[in-house]
Amino acid sequence: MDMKELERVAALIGDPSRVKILWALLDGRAYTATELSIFADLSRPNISMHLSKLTDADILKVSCQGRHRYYSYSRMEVAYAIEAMGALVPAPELKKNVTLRNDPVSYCRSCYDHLAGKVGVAITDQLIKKDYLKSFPDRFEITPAGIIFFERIGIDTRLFNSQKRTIAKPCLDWTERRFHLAGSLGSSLLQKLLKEDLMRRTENSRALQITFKGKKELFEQLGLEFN
Amino acid sequence: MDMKELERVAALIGDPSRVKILWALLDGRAYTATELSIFADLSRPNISMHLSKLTDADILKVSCQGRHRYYSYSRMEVAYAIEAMGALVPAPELKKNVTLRNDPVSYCRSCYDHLAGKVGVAITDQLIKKDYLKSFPDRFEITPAGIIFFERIGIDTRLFNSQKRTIAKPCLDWTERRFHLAGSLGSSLLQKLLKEDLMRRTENSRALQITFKGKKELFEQLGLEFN
DNA sequence: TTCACAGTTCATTCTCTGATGAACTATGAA
DNA sequence: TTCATAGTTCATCAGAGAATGAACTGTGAA
Repeated sequence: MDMKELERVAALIGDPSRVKILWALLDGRAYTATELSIFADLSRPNISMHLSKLTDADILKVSCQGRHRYYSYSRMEVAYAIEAMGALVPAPELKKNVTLRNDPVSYCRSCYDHLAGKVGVAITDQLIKKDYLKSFPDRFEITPAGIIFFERIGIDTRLFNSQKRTIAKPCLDWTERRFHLAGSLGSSLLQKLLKEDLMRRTENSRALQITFKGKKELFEQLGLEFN
Repeated sequence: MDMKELERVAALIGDPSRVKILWALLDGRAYTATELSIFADLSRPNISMHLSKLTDADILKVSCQGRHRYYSYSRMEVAYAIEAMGALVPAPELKKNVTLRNDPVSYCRSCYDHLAGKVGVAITDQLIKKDYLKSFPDRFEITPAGIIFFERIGIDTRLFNSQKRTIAKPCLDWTERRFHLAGSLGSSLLQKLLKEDLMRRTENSRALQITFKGKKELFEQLGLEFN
C-alpha cells in the first residue's frame, strides 16, 4: 500500500463538506453542482472546488449535459467506503420512548445502484428460499427456475449472461448486517421496480417508498408481507 | 443519519497522521503509543493527541498494562471502514515489468482478527468444497462433518456454539473481491494457525508467512497446494 | 443579440487544528 | 530513593487549505 496515496484519499473523503457531498450521492444518482451546493449548504465556488478535487482523484465522475454538469461516484468502491464510514457513526441516543421502528431509510433504501435496507435483504432472502437464486460465498447464481422467474417479471437474464461482469454479488448492508443483491441483476431489479412504479424514489433521500401496487406485487411474486 | 456525527467521524479518520495509525492497526494487534509513533514517524506528544481523539470517539480502545498502553480498534466496523478506504487507493502504475505477483501482503495477510488475502479465500473455498462449511448469503454454517474436522485440528466449535455472536460470517476481502472467513470461527482459526506455527506474523506488516510445516498441513488437511 | 443561469477561476482572507518542546505523572527497575 | 522510560498535558506556533466575493466562460432561451 502506498501510504502517501492512502493519506491523500483519506484527506479527500475526510473533509466535512466533502463527506456531505459524498453522502448525498450514496443513492447512486447524479446531481448537479447547484443541487449539491443547496444540499450541503455551501457556496457555489466552494462546492465547485470540492467537486473538482474529488473528480481529479477519480472519486467522482462528471457527465456534462448542456450547461449542467452531473456528478456521481466514479466507481462502486466509493459507495462501499462511504457506507462503511457511516457504520462508524455511533447509534443515536435512544432518547425517551421515541420509536425508530419503521425508519424509512433503514427500512427500504437504495444503495448506489441497487436495493438495500430491510426490504432489500428480505427480497434477497425470498429469492433464495424460492430457489430462484443460489448463494455462494462470493456470489449469487441464478437457477433455471430463477431465469424463468426473472423472465416473467420482465428481466431478461440472457442480456447479462453474455457480459463478463458479475451478475449478482452479495453486498454488505450496513444497517441490516446482512446481504442483499448487488451486481447487474440487483441493478436491473431496482430499475424494474422503479419503472413499474412498485417503488418510488424520494427527494434528496435514499429512502424508497413502496407503492400499493408494489406491496401487492411483492406479496404475489415473493410472498413478502408488509404490516 | 446525523450529519454532524458523520462529519466528525470523517474528519477523525481523514487525517493523514491518523490514517497511518489506523492502517498500522489493521492487522488486529494492539500497539503501544511509542510503537505507533515510530511507525507513523510522529512525535510522542503528537501521537498521544491523535490517539486520545480516536479513543474519545470510540474508534480505538486502550488496554493498560503497567506503564504500557495498548491501542487497538474498538470494534470490527473500524476495520471494515479502513479496508474500504484502502480499496479507493488507485492501483499503482504498472511500471516496467515489475511483477507484483506474489506480493506477500495481498497473498496472505491478516485482516483485523482473521485470515485474509488469496490464502484466506482459498482456505474458505476448500472448507466449503469439503463440506465442512455451508455458505449462506449472510453467514456460514458449520456442518456436522465440519464440527468433526475442526475438532480434529483442535478447534472446539462447541465453545462458541453457546455464544450469541456470529460463529462464521463472510467478510469482503478487498484485494481478492471474494469472501473469507470472519467471526469467531475465523478468529479461532487464525489463532490456531499462529499458535501451531503454521503461519507467522511479520514485523509491522499484515503479511503472514506460511511456514514449511504450514504448507504441509494445509495440503494434508485441505488439499491446498503452494507453488 | 441579449439576458439569465450554471458553473468555474482567481486572489485573498481566515480559521482550524496539527505539530512542537517543556514540564508533568506514573510505572518499573536498580 | 533514585533513575529511566512510557505516556500525557499544556501553551504556543505555524501552515495548510477551506471559504469568500468578484470576475469570467459557456450554454440555452427569448
